[in-house]
Amino acid sequence: MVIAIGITHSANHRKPNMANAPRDATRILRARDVADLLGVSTSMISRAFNPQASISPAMRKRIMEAAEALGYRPNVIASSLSTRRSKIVAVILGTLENPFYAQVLERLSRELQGAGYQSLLFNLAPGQDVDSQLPYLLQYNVDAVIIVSASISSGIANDWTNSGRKVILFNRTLPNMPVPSVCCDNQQGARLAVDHFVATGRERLAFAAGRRDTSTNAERELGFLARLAEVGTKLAAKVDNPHCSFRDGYNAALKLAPAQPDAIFFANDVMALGGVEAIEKELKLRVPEDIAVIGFDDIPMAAWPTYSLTTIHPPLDEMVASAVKLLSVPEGSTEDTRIIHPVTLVVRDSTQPREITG
Amino acid sequence: MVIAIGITHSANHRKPNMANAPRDATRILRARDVADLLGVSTSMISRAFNPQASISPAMRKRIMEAAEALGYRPNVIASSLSTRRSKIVAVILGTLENPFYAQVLERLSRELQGAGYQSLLFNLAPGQDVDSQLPYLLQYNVDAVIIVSASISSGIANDWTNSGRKVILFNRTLPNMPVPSVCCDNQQGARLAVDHFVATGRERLAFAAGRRDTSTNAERELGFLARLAEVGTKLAAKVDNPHCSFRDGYNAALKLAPAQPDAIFFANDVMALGGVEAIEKELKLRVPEDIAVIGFDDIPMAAWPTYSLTTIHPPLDEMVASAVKLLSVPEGSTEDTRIIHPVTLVVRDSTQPREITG
DNA sequence: ATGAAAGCGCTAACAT
DNA sequence: ATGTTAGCGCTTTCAT
Repeated sequence: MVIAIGITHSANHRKPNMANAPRDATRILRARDVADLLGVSTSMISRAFNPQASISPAMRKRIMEAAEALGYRPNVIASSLSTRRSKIVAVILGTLENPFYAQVLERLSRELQGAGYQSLLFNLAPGQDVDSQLPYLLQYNVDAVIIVSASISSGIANDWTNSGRKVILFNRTLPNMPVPSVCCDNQQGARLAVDHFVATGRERLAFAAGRRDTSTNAERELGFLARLAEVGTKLAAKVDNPHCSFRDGYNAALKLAPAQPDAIFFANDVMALGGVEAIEKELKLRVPEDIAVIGFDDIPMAAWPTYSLTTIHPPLDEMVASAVKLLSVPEGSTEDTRIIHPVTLVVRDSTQPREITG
Repeated sequence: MVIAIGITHSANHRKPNMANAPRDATRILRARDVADLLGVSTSMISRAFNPQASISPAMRKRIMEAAEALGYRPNVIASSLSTRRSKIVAVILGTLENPFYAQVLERLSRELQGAGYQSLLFNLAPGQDVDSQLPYLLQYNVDAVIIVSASISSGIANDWTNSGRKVILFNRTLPNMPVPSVCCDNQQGARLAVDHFVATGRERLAFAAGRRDTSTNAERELGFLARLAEVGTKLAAKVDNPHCSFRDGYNAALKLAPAQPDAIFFANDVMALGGVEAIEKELKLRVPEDIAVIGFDDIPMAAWPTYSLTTIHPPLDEMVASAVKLLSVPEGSTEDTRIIHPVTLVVRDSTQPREITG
């Protein structure tokens, strides 16, 4: 229930700018309304809501109770004009088509809300780059920018940090710059995939890569190849893909087929699902009997019985928590703000060992 | 590239509040910076950016060019304090787990950006209701609230409208109140489903309903039953479901099985996919040979070959466009702001006619 | 058409 | 601990 009562301006209140006056008697309360009611100054109202401020507990209690009763809450917009902190975090992301990103956004915005922030969404149209959104962000006094699964140029990263705003990369790193970032251990995930393939009797391992220009994909590829070398196995085949989409995965499987792999590691789950589709429907082969498949992300659908996809599980909740925690790291801090979370292998049917199924 | 140069305050500028002074020489430009540079007043800068304002074309051109060159853009936050219009729209939604909602959010935020708005996300935790978010919204001076696939009490709707803010329901209606809303024609969709089942030789039609308390589901059910009656067919069975999830669909199919339906209409695609899963994996029946299936929403996965789900397609782009258009309907307008978009049937393999497959 | 000045609601330095 | 006051950056009368 909103309480928004009409209050006549007290005598000592300056004549309001009529153009700005609400056209309606029903108004949202201001600090002045509460202050007048209690016979205190507006500063006290402000202090009551600011944990650091020096104010007697009794007064704070009195104010908070009155505020609660009237339904008063400080106007974040006005407050942000003086403090330059808006309690708004810009979240930049591309498409939500990949359920993984949808999950990220959902949990991120929820966690941010828990920490007292709201998320202002900046959706990149296909082909649009993050840098282009910057001028718009600046207009909104956002406290920080969280960039999900997209990259920025280091020049921009610099400009941003200089402008006093925090930039956090989620699921990406900027290799040569100390830009705060939260990732899962992509290399480790790829290594787990190799080891699991080998342990379950696979010999001809292929890799369906994602977008070449993303750090995520580069790391997954690096880990996969490195581990292959360590265990003394050769890469059977590899294909690149422009979009990391279901269709890309589908096509990737078809392109890998001539190399006759008995196991394919896809750079993400959505591609893996497309790959399974192609393997079963178009190549007329069986998963896992003929080709074992591992994905990456552990999206909800990977667990659906139809797919039962073995995949690499990034600890999303912890990653999101890290990202939010990074928001409150003080500016000059020397601690490393490039956080990497370990991943785990989730074994499902798409990698049933040879011995059992064959 | 951000241009944020250090500008020394001109002599006539009052001593700034030191607490608010940037701790860095590199600053974001204010209207004053541009004004001083051009030797005009800040009012003129403001007017240059306001299409309605009276300003000579020459002056506007001069200012806009300078602004462009310097990278100045008006601060939305400061501006919203005077105008009470923030160019921010609150988007309230529950979980993004259902890909349909992810699609809605993506297109909605994109369309809003196109219209000069940004979306401030309010994510409802499970069990949390929209009304509870209101006090938070008020803090942000949002211009409007778009509520996606969730409902509000009519009391709150009233309070909101009275507070001078626009409320728009997306994919829901409030039956007894003229709250602006954008929906697809749920009844028509359900009718199309019945007709298609009948036309393809099905006789025992069942319905897997969604959440009882949503207008969307109520309308789909109403349409389904009404059309069944019109064509003289009886409902074979019906089950309710609490969450509209994949698992709900799975369970629904199992519960409907004893009634031996040869066709099931699911209240949405995600449930339908779960249903297909249960039918094939657990009941060991075939889709569409034994049971035909129709969903609702036309999520991307419905088109994947594994499922190839016949479904009802809501014209999402047009719905989103309608929602954004509603933002600019003037307050006192008498035009009906409850918009309903027609849907279409997308025929895929899950409803292959009996004659062909049987 | 333009400038001066007041004010949006809140915060913080300063004074008591 | 509390009140007073001067801003935050922009918009909008009001006067010219």
